[in-house]
Amino acid sequence: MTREVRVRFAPSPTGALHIGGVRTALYNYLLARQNKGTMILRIEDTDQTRFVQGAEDYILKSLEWAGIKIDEGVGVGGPYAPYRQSERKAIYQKYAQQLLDEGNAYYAFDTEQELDEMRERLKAAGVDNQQYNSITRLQMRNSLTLSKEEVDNLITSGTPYVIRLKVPKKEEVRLNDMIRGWVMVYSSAIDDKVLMKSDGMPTYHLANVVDDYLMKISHVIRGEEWLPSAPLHVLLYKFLGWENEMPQFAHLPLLLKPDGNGKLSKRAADQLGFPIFPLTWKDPESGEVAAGYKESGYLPEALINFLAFLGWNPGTTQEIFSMDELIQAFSVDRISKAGAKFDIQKAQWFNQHYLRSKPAEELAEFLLDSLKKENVPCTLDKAIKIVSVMRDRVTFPKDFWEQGRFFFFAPTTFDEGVVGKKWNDDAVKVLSAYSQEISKLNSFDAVIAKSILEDVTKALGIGSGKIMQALRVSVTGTAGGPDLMIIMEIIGQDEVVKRITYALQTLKTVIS
RNA sequence: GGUCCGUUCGUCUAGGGGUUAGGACACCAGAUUUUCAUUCUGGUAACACGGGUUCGAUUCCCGUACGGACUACCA
Repeated sequence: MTREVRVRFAPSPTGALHIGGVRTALYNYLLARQNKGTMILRIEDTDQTRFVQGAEDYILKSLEWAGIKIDEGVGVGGPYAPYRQSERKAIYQKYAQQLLDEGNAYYAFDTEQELDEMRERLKAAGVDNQQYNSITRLQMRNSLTLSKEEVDNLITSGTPYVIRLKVPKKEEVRLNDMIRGWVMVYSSAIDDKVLMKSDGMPTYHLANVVDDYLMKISHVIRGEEWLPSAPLHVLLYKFLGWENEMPQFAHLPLLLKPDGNGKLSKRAADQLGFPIFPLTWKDPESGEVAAGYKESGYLPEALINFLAFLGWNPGTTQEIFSMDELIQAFSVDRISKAGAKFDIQKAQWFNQHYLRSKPAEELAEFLLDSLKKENVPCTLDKAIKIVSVMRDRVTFPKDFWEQGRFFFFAPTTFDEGVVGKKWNDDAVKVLSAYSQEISKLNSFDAVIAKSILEDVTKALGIGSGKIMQALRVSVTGTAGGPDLMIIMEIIGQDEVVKRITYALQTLKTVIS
């Protein structure tokens, strides 16, 4: 039986979407598109205490920026609406009731304090696992130990209660993960998880299983952190009678910190100076602002390509993939098992690649954007010229401006290394003569600039190579950059003369 | 502690019973470039360990070590 591919990305609106979440969404999306299936966005907001204003909108915007399109779900609607779990309360209650009726779940009235005491007691007795399970539940206050009357009384009197899953004592629970193969766990290792909280909301486990079933999800692709609870979910499918409709599971390897070990965290990213969120995020509580990939100058296609390769590869030597190519090439079998350390240098390499391959007109817009912020006027024509000569030396859009300031402003300081080494009598002689010659010209461009320089150096008997660096530093203030003659052409005749003259005056004192 | 998952260059990874263990990023060197960058060429660098199975294991099996995830009325 081949069933229609329906996958979901199901984040919680508890803050900004983590970069690992973007990769999870991406893999889901790739599988959906490849199989002409459906990509669903479901918001798992069953924990009302952790709800963060604006988080849902942030998730939507992030996915949109990344080029991950949602076919169905929050923001677009669909046949299985609502797609926000907080709006599906009654549905979960119905299935919880079914589990209760069939003896697979029970009411529990234990207070937090009683739970703590139980764990303390077990710990003191040397029990390894202090969990609420087939053994300990017999000592707790629940519908298994209390009489029917007591239970009814407690409920009607408004005593808070939860509904717990009645996990069988000893049973093998198996699951065939698409990435890891068969995983087997004894039910004795699973505790009687809370299914419905005392506020009437379901926990992740119940809501997830119910929704995946009702929304006809075919593949559950999610992070490895869910692997330990997957057997519990299998148990739920079984108890609910949905074993045959159970989706296929694929638990993705985790994204790890670049240095040391452990899950990639915001803290680690902050320390190493790279973003962890797709877009800039301002925490509504603390007001703290965290940088995003977009605002840091990463192109979405570069981020996507980079992320796709963190835990997956096509098995060929091709590394550059557009979204469409990824859709073609993707396969769950080629997802690796081990966690992947996050290497921002590789991300930068992708960014550089994608940036460079854009047409000059598009790159010019980046420059113009920066200039607008600085209130520096510039024509589109000039911007195109500048980005054309700069394109091979930039990694981020902002580099055009940051490394190309001299196209707009005369240098106020001069690279000390160059001045120390190359600013000498010969250089001064050539530059004085050269600026004079240029000032006499009627027309000026790179070719003319070059031939005049050749004439001047020849006349003075000084090799042009010896003074090039001095000329460069006088015009740009820097030691490196694109072809100097073209820079001078863009800057223009008058400005070049002015800059050389200024450098000559300012740096006079260097030669003693 | 318990349960589960994992382990090939510094990093992402390919590979698979006999290979010069391949590629990419990073790094280093050379060439090109008036400079920096680009580009090109080359280089350093890996099968965690111990036992099996086998003529032969990095590859299969079992242990060990190490790492990670989970262990809430969070997801």
